[in-house]
Amino acid sequence: MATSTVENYLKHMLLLSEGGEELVSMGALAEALAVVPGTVTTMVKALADSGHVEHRPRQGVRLTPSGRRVALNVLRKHRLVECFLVNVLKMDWAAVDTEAEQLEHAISDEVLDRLDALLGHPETDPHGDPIPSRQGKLDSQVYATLATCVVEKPLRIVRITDQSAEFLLFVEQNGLLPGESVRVTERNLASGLVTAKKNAGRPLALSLAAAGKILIQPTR
Amino acid sequence: MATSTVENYLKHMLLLSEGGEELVSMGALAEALAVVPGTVTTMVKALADSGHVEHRPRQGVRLTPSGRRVALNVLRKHRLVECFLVNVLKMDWAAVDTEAEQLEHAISDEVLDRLDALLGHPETDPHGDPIPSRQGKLDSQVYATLATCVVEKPLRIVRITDQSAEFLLFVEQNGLLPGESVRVTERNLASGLVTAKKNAGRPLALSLAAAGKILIQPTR
DNA sequence: CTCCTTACTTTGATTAGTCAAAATAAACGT
DNA sequence: ACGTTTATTTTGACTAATCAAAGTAAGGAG
Repeated sequence: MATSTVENYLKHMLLLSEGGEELVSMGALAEALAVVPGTVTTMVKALADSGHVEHRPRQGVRLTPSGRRVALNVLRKHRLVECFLVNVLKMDWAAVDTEAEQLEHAISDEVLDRLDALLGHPETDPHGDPIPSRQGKLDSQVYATLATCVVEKPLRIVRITDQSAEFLLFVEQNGLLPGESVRVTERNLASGLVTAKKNAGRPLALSLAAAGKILIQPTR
Repeated sequence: MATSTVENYLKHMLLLSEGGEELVSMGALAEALAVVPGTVTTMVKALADSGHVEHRPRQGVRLTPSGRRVALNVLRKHRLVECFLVNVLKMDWAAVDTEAEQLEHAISDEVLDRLDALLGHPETDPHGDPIPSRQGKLDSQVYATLATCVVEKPLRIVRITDQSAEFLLFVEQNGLLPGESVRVTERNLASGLVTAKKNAGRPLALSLAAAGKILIQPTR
């Protein structure tokens, strides 16, 4: 059995390569895991020995099929637990990421399956993040964001890619939850400001950086 | 925050002293935790330094109020999680102890409270073990067992004190679950055999050791 | 009272995961 | 091509938790 440290390394590698097959840099991994780079080098070499990753010294690291399998299972646990916490226990969606961080390493595959059934096999978690299937399929569709979409076209919010409590709180308080309809009324590259408007609401200004974390789909 | 190893040491000390205030022996603790005695001595000294236990060298160890508080909280998590797994996820009651062993260290007090509410504030887990209250009250009533009760009087089973999957499976297959009514028809100290009978059932023979793990209450 | 058994403690070593800081390699600008 | 910056790797040390095995204390049995 992989320790929860190992599970975390693999999970973050998966998140940092988001579907693509590119190498993940040691620095990015260190940042994500909140450890110093030297620690990552050491761990990655151990992970390479156990066959979970392929290490290209001084270039980066990539999951092997076996590492990817473990990572997807952890991610599935994380996101299904988030669903459970929000939908069943009615917890605040801004708090559940931290909780799921712990629980993802403690729940068995048996419990996972039953949780999945209880929740009705959801496809995304409360933030819109896709849940890997039991067979390890992960929806890797690339969405536009409020920072990149066409102006004045009707949109539906599908996903929030920043799990920090502050950002999620901001999103919630301005009604930008997944499923909501909006349109971008203005985008000014020079000032770095995006203005969005809900159907019958007042305009809301947000930075390009913030807008880029809100994934959308054109409403057809 | 206490590590999950520390939580386990404290939890097992609580279980081994079962309500009473007696010293727990190093050997018993080592046995319960599946580590060698030397390891226990080392850990107990560390636990004493952090104020969770009082260590009497060569005699034993006892929880301080602070250690007891932590232990009760862990036990509450363990037993509420068992309730959840059996009542909500419909898991096999013989399997949930192992699962809860992991989860008890991963769930936050916030999740604990919501789980408690979801389950309707149960007083015992599926094996009949009492659940400590949020304030740290633990029902320490002493019950008779099938090995000690009076013969031919009607009884109700209240609790099974052996959480091993084999024993629980045996109990389940013979309908000796908490809540069921039985009576002891015969007890033979010489052969070490107890014969029990459910209302409308055939007599069932079990050893004194097994009978002693089934706690009962006279039906008034 | 002495010996023996048994439980407990000590000592030295090991593993997983980490950090600080020094060493190295690659990339980059001039 | 040269020196500088930046990312990565190495080295040595540390903490938590563990074991094996040697040492020690306490409580009987005779």
